[in-house]
Amino acid sequence: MINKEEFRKKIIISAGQIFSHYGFKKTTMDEIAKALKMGKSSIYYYFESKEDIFEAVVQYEANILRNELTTAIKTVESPIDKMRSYIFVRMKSFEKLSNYYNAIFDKNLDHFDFIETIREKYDREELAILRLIIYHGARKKVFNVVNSEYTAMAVQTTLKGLEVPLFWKKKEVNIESRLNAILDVLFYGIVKKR
Amino acid sequence: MINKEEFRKKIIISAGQIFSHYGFKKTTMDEIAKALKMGKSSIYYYFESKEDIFEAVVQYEANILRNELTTAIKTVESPIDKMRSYIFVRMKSFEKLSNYYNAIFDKNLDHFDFIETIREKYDREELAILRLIIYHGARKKVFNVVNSEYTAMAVQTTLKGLEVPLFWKKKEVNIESRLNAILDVLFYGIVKKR
DNA sequence: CGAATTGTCGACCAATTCATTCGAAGGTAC
DNA sequence: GTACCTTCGAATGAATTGGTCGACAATTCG
Repeated sequence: MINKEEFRKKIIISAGQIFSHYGFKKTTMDEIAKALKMGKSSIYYYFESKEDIFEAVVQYEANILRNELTTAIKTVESPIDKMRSYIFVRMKSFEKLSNYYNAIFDKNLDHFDFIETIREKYDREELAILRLIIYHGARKKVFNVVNSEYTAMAVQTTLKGLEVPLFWKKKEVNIESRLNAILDVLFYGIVKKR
Repeated sequence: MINKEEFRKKIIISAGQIFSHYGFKKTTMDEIAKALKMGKSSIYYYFESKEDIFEAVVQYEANILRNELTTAIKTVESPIDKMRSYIFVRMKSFEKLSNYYNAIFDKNLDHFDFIETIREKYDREELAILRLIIYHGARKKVFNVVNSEYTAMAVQTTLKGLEVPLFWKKKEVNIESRLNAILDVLFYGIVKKR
């Protein structure tokens, strides 16, 4: 391979697919290696450990999510659409990521504090985005809020609260329709009556 | 529990969901037990072994598939629709079952000869159904076949051949559209020109 | 050329995991 | 009380698996 970084990326993408399906614990180094048509030991030339790969994967996916989110709110106009679009993309992405959580919520929380770091940073960014959307919505008299900062925090709290019931038992109804219903409720409470 | 058989069924359904997601090997007895809110050892009161559960699950799913298939061809009229409907349901169901295969194609073929038994029986049934659909299609001058027996075998062979490429790397395009394209090709070769 | 560097791999190891066993015990019917 | 059904925690022995190490090709460099 010409470029080492490039191959690391290959590993990240490949491992990411396996992680997202089986979770951290159930994914074996052998599988990751096999998927890349390599010997297991060769992986250790590029990464220090399984956790190391996992961290890189989460980091990588977090970046992708960030991009998807910013484009999601850019491609629509109205505040309602922005909000709906943002939440939709966010929740859909979390569906994919839920298997990571699956592995994390298990026992091994000790070693995965890097997740917390990412999460905190991401939370701050999310709050800023929400605040902006809500602020513009209020300006345009579409949202009925007094303090966009507090409302943004409220919405974020709701979103985080939604993650658990939405993904912990994703059987019966599909996420999309449930999410839509929830969004309607949210907007009924937040959109200016007329 | 009042009825032991009833609880066995509960286990089968619950375990089936886990098997279909993680495959045989990656599914642990603990998970199956936890999903049923039981101690791991309690499962052994109802089943002899993990393989035993797996066998029951496959048997159970095979029955469901059989029912879905027969209703699929009953609910439409024209031979083309019957054929399309049959193949669709068949392939969609195999998508769910592909994770079982995933586990089976690994190494442990030795112990799973009961799969072969089911498969053989199922193959015979399938051939009969296909033969019937094709025969009626030929009668109605919709299909252009001389010997429905041989054509049925040809279609079945095609279907079996399709299983591998269709599920071994199910990334990019979704199954449905690919399957539709393949079906169109199949019908172009089989439907009477006019 | 020869030597240093890069990349790959098989064999091995220690720790863990997991299927399975077993005996105890809670519950219920009689 | 006893006999049965059901559940479970603890123990175990075998298998799995993350990670290491030295050997080895292949490539680069002088």
